[in-house]
Amino acid sequence: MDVVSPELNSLLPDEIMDTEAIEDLPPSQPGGGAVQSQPSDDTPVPMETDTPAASEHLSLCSDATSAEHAKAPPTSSGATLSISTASQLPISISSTSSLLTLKPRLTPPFTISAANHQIILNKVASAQATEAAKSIGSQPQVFKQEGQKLLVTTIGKSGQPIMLQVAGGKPGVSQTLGDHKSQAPQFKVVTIGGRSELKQVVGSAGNQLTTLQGQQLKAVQIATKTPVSSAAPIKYIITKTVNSKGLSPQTSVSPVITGRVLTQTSPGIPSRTITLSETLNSNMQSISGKKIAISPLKSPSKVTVVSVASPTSNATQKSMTLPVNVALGQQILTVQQSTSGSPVKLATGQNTAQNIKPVQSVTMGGVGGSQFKTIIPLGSQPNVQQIQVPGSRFHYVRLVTSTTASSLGHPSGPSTRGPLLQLNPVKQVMAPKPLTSGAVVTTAQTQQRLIMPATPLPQIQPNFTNLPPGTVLAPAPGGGNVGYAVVPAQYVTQLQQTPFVTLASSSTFPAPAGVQTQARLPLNGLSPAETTSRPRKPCNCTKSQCLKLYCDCFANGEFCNNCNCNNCFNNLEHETERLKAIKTCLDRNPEAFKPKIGKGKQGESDRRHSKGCNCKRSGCLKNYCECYEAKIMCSSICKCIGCKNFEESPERKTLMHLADAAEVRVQQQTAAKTKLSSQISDLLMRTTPVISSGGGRLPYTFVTKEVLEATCECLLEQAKKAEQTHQPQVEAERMILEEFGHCLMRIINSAGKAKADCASINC
DNA sequence: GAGTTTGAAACT
DNA sequence: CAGTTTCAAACTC
Repeated sequence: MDVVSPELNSLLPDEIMDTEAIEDLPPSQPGGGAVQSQPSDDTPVPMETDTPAASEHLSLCSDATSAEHAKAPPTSSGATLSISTASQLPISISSTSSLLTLKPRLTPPFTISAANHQIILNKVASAQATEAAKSIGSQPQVFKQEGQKLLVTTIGKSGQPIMLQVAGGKPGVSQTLGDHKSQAPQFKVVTIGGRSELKQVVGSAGNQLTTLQGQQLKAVQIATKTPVSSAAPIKYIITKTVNSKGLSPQTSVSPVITGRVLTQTSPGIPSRTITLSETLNSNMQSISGKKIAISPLKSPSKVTVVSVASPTSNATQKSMTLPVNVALGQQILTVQQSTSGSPVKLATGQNTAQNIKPVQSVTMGGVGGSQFKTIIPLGSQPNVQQIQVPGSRFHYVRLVTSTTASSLGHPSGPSTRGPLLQLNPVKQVMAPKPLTSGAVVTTAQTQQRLIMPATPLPQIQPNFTNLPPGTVLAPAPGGGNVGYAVVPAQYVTQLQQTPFVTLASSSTFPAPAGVQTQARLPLNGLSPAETTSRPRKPCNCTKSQCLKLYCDCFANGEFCNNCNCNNCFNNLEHETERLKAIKTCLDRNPEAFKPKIGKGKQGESDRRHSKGCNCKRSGCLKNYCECYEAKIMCSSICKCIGCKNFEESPERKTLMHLADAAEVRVQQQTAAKTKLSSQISDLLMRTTPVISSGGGRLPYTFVTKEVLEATCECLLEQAKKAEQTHQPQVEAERMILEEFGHCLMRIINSAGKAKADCASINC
């Protein structure tokens, strides 16, 4: 079973699934005191469906003798890395955006296999790793995570690192993370969104193991293009980095694994492996003697940790220990799924897990470092999983009522949606938490699953980006109560202002200062900044119930808010009708909710109407025309009659000139009035003492040089206005005199007010 | 603010 | 696909 099916990656919007970053990985840099993997060749980076040609093994041991391990027989063309350490600390893998760092704190044998951009944590399958562990005087510690896959996903913009910390059980207890032949535990770190910044490859050049001794920190970056040959049951699949800022390998916190979206390694596919020796961390709360800590330290990004069971593995209770040192602004969703319905337990690092509302959020993205707090309550629909995608104004939510793990273990059943990324019934939601805080993990012991469709959704749209807000799919046949709900980000903000949200937010997790900045897709060709800076007009629908595309709110994928509509159904209270309407619209036009203004063909304007207008009487020079309204010219696909909205159109030029002139006039008048007001106020402030002392100045006393200048500017502006509008001289004079009168009135009123204020003060 | 015009959306 | 109707925004007075 794939940890994350290829369909899942393909399904995710481009904004959050940047697969190019893999290929952007430069060749590794040899030397440098850090472990380096074999520089990748020009071979395209294999994706999930690709098959590497060779394998690369990296072993991280805790002893200098691990150099022998480093000399372990590498695969035909694989590079083997070894990082050893003598400390008995949890396995910590850290990385900046450009550096995958394996902190040498691992004593038990531990294998990380990285294949196809995957770092696979394996039990030490090789004797070298065991020997290396013995050489440091510690018993081999092996994780045993059969039947589980850990998926760590951070979705966001570039530069946000993933902090992954793997802690073993009690010291002296061997744990097996997996086996090359058992398709058991798989850990996948997926960073969605942004570009991978894995550029520097630190590892042993020439397919050699490198032992790092005496170093507090080891840096390893897997060459993504190096062929390998090993199927790794346990995989740390590292995807592109979300954010590289603020993360230093020298930090005392857990190291980080950063990478990019990696593809599932098929059985038999060569893979690079890293063998780690690790010591179990007794400080970690464990279940079944297995602990996994994932710590996105100092990363503004949000990390989703998903443990997905392998269908072929035995079902065992697993535990995940999440570190409490989650940086502010981070959000972690940890979901673990076991096979065959075996329960999964999650434990917080301080045994203070709290049950929270059955809400779960997956945050994708971190635009500009801004963080989203997307824990939202959906009172009417408690089983809501929220995903906020950067660049999209929608929150994709799928509602899942958990039945049995076995049913979820067969996502390819009758459902037409195909494989799903499924989360186990036990959810763990972590809100942003300061590093110094205590327990931060809140566990919702509800039978809920976050399911992300791994395949296109033929019922609605083949792509998330096409999903309209509020989309809910009918439950898959035999799949239980499964559905989708896509909630506009705007509405999430509204929800976050509700008492319910306050309750959820006031739990263990302090809400970030800035709750949320909505990321939106370009709306009608406008940049998000443009769309956000300009408040949406309230609709006035009366007959459409705001459930047809006549309604701009509905068409833009937003709930009506502060509108003037009547009988509005475009809200959560009428979610059923709304979803039905959405489906109807999509049935009629699959791209109904896509922006109408998009990029045109090459050579044409950057922005053009996707369908073109059909104007007949407006000449495409009024806002009736969608092209003109969007401030773009009509294109060849328009079917308008008598179009005057083209580049050389004199009417258009005149119109644009007039519009510009009017805008300039407005700006000038506004500036002049503002200046006059400020000057008057300033004068009043300066003359107040005189008034207070003198006991009464006449208003003309306030006509100072500054006031005169400002008044003259206003009069000149009025004269210009009269001239531009071709007013006759008499009318122009009248306008100027009127303006002069206004100025005088302002002066007099201000003076009188100042005098009155002064008198009141004196009293 | 009421009425008219306009063109997209919806419908047939 | 074309013609018609419905609808809400844009526009005019």
